[in-house]
Amino acid sequence: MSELDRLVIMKLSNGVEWALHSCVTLSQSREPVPAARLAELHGTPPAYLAKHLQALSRAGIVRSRAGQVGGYELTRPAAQISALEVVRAIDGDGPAYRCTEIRQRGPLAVPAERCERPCAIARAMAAAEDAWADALRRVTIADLAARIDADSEGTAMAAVSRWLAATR
Amino acid sequence: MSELDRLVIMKLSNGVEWALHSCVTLSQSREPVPAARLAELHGTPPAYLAKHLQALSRAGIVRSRAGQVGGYELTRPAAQISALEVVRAIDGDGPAYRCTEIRQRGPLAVPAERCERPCAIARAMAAAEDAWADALRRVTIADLAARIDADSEGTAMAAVSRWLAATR
DNA sequence: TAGAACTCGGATAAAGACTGTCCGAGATCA
DNA sequence: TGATCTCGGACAGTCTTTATCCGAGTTCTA
Repeated sequence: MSELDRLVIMKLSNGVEWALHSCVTLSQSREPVPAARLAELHGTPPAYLAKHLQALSRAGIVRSRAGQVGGYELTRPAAQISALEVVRAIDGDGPAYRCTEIRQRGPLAVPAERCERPCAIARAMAAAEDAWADALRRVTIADLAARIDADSEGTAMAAVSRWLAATR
Repeated sequence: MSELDRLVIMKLSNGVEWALHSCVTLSQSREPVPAARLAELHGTPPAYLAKHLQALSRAGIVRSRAGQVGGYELTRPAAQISALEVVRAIDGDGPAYRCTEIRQRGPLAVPAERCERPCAIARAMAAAEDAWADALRRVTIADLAARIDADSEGTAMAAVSRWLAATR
């Protein structure tokens, strides 16, 4: 691992990237897509990607179908799925900053009855995370698909649809 | 570990909380405060807190003084130190989301020469992190100290100053 | 000026999380 | 009814985080 990567500590699971790309891909298919197909398209370990897709399934973002024509498909239109939902499904929906209430410890401990409100530090950290969540809440899978398509001058999504149809 | 903590994945190092509280405490002292004293006040493991204080020292937020009257002190007025600086010093200054360029892999790989711009997904994630950072950049250590003092009806910071002076 | 005590700093182990993989249960189609 | 394909949860390896210790340097005191 490079020295530059070492500086990255508040890290999101790598699976977040795979899950977002998978959702964009699924938005281009009307039929279920097997996990192995998604893994091949994205160049990721098949079994590990399947694990993350299971998390999306538990979160109600995708639906799984078993059997010969099975696979994963979105449960809702892509315009109704926010990036925040996907990130939280993979990476957990709890706050990144956890206040352990150290103000209630030590020689100057504050009595519990005066700690109804969260600590001022916890409030500031929570406000920052709210800003982060709001930014992701405003972006939908449909938005991401449209932007990726625009970056490729309108060829990327069509190519995905073709590939999915051709390899089934 | 409780089941609730398991849902928290995009986590910040626990030391972020200690570092922020330590900076607030240091803002109330004109003389250096030893790491062991800070650990006692906050009820944290002394050796581990010292490790985080070293990170603050490397980041130029605090200055260390060795010897009998040594300890840590802020290098600047608390109003000139943002919460973001402290968080980045402890938790790393890199982005939480790392794009591994999976668009350049697989059967539909995009040629490298057409990937000058970051992926649309990476752009969305970066925008969210910028919003998070901006929120923390606007809060200074002096702001946090003032809010904590207000929460205690103006008694907390005075108590800290008294305790620091009495135990030296 | 020499000694002693106190401080920081980096190097050193243990625990937990993420990464990666496998095989069994269930469902669909022929 | 059988065979094939799929998902789903259970099973190790590696890495980061947590926690701790002792040595190097500095300051005060005698």
